[in-house]
Amino acid sequence: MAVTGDETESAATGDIPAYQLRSPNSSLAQSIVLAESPSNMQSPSSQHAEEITRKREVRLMKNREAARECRRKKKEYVKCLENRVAVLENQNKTLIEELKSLKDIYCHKAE
DNA sequence: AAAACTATCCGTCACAGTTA
DNA sequence: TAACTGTGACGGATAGTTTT
Repeated sequence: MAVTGDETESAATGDIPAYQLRSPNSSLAQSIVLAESPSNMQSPSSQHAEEITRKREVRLMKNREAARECRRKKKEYVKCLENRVAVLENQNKTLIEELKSLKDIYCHKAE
């Protein structure tokens, strides 16, 4: 398993952008509730936290879409390769047949 | 019928590569 | 060089299939 470095450790060292950090309660519903609460009567620090949460949600949403698109493209690519394999197999079969009949013709001439 | 196995899909994370 | 994007890897959920 190559992936899965310790997130908490990296976070402590500041390697990860703030919006990628896991919030204590990272469920989507909770985040949306947070994002929708009025911001004008909040302390600067909670506004900042809210901004981080919002950025994280945006990032997750974009990445979700990106992953879908990436998988769609990959499937298409595999389908193309499979089609190409089928075409080449047919060509190969045809060429083998052609070679066989040319050999036949050549053998009969040689007699 | 239920448990065990397999295949497929999805969301997320981490990271390399790209862009402004 | 910070922000963004594309993608491999992982783990959970669900559905379908096989085994007991």
